[in-house]
Amino acid sequence: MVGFLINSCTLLSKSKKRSWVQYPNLMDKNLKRLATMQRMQVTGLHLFYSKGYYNTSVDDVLKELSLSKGAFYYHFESKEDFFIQIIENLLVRKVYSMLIEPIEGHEHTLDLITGCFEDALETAVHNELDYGFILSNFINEFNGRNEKIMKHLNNILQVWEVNLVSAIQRGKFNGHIDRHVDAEGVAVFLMSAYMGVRTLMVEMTPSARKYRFMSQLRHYFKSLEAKTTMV
Amino acid sequence: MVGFLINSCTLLSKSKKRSWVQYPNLMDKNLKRLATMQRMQVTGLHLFYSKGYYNTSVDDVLKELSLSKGAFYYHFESKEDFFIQIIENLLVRKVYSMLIEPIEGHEHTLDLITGCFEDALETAVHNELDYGFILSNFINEFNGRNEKIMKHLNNILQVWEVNLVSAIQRGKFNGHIDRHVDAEGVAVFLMSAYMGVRTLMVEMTPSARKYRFMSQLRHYFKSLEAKTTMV
DNA sequence: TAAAAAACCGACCATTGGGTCTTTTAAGGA
DNA sequence: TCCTTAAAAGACCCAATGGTCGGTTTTTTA
Repeated sequence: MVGFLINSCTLLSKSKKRSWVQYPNLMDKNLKRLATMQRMQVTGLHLFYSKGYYNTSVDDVLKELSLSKGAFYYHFESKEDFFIQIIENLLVRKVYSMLIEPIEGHEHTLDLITGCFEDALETAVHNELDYGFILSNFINEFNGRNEKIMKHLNNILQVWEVNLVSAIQRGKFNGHIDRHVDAEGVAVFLMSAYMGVRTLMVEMTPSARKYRFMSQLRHYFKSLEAKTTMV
Repeated sequence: MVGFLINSCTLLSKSKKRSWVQYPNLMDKNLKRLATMQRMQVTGLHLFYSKGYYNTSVDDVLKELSLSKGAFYYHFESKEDFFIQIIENLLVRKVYSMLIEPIEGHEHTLDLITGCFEDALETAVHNELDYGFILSNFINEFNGRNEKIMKHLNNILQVWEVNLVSAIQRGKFNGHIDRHVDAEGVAVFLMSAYMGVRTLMVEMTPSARKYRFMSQLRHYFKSLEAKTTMV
């Protein structure tokens, strides 16, 4: 939370081309402004995720925060603009910290990915109200309906894909993964499997499905390991 | 088309507890009634799939058919009822004929599934306007928003799962699949992968992704085959 | 062929939702 | 203290939507 604000402030001061550091009160003002926007975005993301974008009205968000239309349209141009900012400010980071950053290490790649999926799915299992993989939910909702938003969502997908591919290539380089393995193919397969299982898990017995899924994933990973295993 | 009508007639005559065969005109009546309902449902499914349920109004469906509100609410109780009938009459059959029936044979199970996925994905690739796996789209849209509809959708999922499991067990029995393989696990993994790749394919380069996915699927399947392969 | 039933029409209603606009409040700065 | 301006309030607008209802047309039945 604090991290977000600091980060955003930095961005803003850059775009305004003068540093607020010189003006003591400007900081407070920006902080207040950003805090309000942040609150709206956090609530917005939560509601959009749980009820869907088209099924959530701006008033729904406002009601939750006891704010008015005026406040909303003072800070955001439109509902669409609001959502795009949510994507850029919150969704990107969420996906990054959950699925990308954890596999950036230099240890055994397949173990990293396994651990990453394990954690991500465990979070979903324990989340009382789980509505599936947030990114794929939105992709489903906007596909063919809003080109602009789809672009933003696909950017996230691409970043994920690129990182998976390079992680796998790293594994091949390190000798943990068989050098004949098609990194792009594995990445697509992994993304598919993850997105799919998250949808499957929204239903009953998510933890059983998680267990079965993970065990098959490990099985699949074994078949990707370098044959001449040392260590 | 004809198949649907005949089938529906059978169901109706059962529920009304008297056979229309004795009353020559009753058949025509039911046929007309059912034909109209069928037209509405087919159009409805198409629109709901492409624009989403909540984002498609009843009027949208009616406009397409030049029918009126009166006609609609004469045949269906509500929009929700309409959709449930669409699920039961069209969606169930669609999933069945695409994903279940093709793997019911007695040949090499993994080949059957491979071919089935291959065909299903190929259809998606060639479909100019593809919006993803229809079943998982609806699951995403209704999850946490409409318990009643979710039940119907999950029924379909379950049928799919059961059939996959028994197909795999058949494969184990026939000696094509390693007897240590966890059939339930494989089923969950396959369903996940399929649902996920369909979402991934809604974006650019669906055919490349299909190719990569299928090749990894084959790779995975190889690791499930019985070690003592004869033939 | 006339009555009855089925199928359908379309005006109407209440509510909602995105967005606008004018007005009020509150917090610096001089 | 006065003035400016950011922030927020909330009444209002208008199109869309699910659903109702009284009436009209078409088909079936007797």
